[in-house]
Amino acid sequence: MDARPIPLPLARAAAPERADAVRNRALILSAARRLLAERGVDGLTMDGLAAEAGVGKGTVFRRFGSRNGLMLGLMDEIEADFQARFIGGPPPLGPGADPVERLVAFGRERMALLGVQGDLLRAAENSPELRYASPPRAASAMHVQILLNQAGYDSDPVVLAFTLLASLDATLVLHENRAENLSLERLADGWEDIVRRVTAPRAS
Amino acid sequence: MDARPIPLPLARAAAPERADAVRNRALILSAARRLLAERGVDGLTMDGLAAEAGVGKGTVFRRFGSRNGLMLGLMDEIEADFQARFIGGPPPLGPGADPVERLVAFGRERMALLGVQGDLLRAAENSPELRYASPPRAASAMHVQILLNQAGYDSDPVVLAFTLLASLDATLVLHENRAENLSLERLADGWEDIVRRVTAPRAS
DNA sequence: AGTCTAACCGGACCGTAGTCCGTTTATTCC
DNA sequence: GGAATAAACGGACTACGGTCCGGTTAGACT
Repeated sequence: MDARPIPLPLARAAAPERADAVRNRALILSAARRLLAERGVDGLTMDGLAAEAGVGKGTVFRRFGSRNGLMLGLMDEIEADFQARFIGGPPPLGPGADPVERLVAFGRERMALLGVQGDLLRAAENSPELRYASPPRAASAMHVQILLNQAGYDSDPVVLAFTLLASLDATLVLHENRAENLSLERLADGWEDIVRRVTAPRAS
Repeated sequence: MDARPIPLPLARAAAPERADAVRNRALILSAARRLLAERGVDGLTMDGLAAEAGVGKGTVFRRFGSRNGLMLGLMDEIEADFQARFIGGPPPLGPGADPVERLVAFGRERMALLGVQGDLLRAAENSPELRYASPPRAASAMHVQILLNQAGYDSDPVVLAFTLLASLDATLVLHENRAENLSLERLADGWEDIVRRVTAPRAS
């Protein structure tokens, strides 16, 4: 099988950007963080952002493509940190622990992250198109698939990984938590239960 | 108190509507179906719809609340049919079969439905708010919870039902199917595998 | 039938996401 | 340093979802 290392997203590398482009990206991101802090996710408009950053609206769209793209840009740091933790951090999230324990930890940590950064993560997930196509998501999917394999799950890790990740969607978790009044602890316990059952040796 | 009925789909109950309101609702729905057929989901704009139906834009919004509400209205018939089948139709989807078999059939049938009506169902799911609040979804969640209970699942049926339903989201399934090239059969097999594992008697 | 009232209607209006294209500027090559 | 060029810039413009409110009409009551 393909044991190649995970195709690290984060790929900021390649494309040589002009100095002004780099500067404006930074200006826009910091302006966005400022606006988010003081006006909330819904209070962030692309016009307002352009004004706050002191650039033209076209520049904002050139750099980030869309409002969702911007949100993904804002999440980049958060996701990169999370990714670093499950790829190379300390166990049980990082390598060294039993794969099932790592899966359990993965879900628990994700829930905890959603508890803190949920609104932003949800805002970044809203576009149906970009939702499943983002590099952090691909990395998570790959990670979960690998752990499932290591745990001896022998049916269809690709499909199961999608299902498991779907239960960690920011939109879903926030709905369960806020509208259905399910605590994050309960959701995390549910995750653990599912993971253990699914990876348990077959009875038959 | 404003007791005005927010036009929730399926709410066919109480509220006596004026004859003109009823007529316009029908006009709008049929115009919407016409436009969907000839221009696709994205080609359906609220202005265009109002024009096609021969009513004012305000009327469209008064009747359906939002673009998503309209989509839910369009789906109403489809969902009601599906619901009737899993509540009272022939087994294995309907009552009479083993609960696990019914769960398996539920997922398979849903996948099949998505294969046919996927675009419309996805359009109706797009609003983060309405997404999980719609009556058809609540009915599905309840149904799955009950079946899980009957199958002897003793941990947390509420949470597990959310997870399982999440894997049947139109947006997710269409992505898996189209962007990831996973056939609906494979997804359905994955569903079956997960359901069987999760409801299997505990090993320990 | 006539009157009254609440509900309904319609389209002008608003805010926002996203596009377009003429202008400006960083970078490269002499 | 200066010219050439490709990229970046910016703000006017468009399209769409959603709101608002003055005018209209269905239905009830007499």
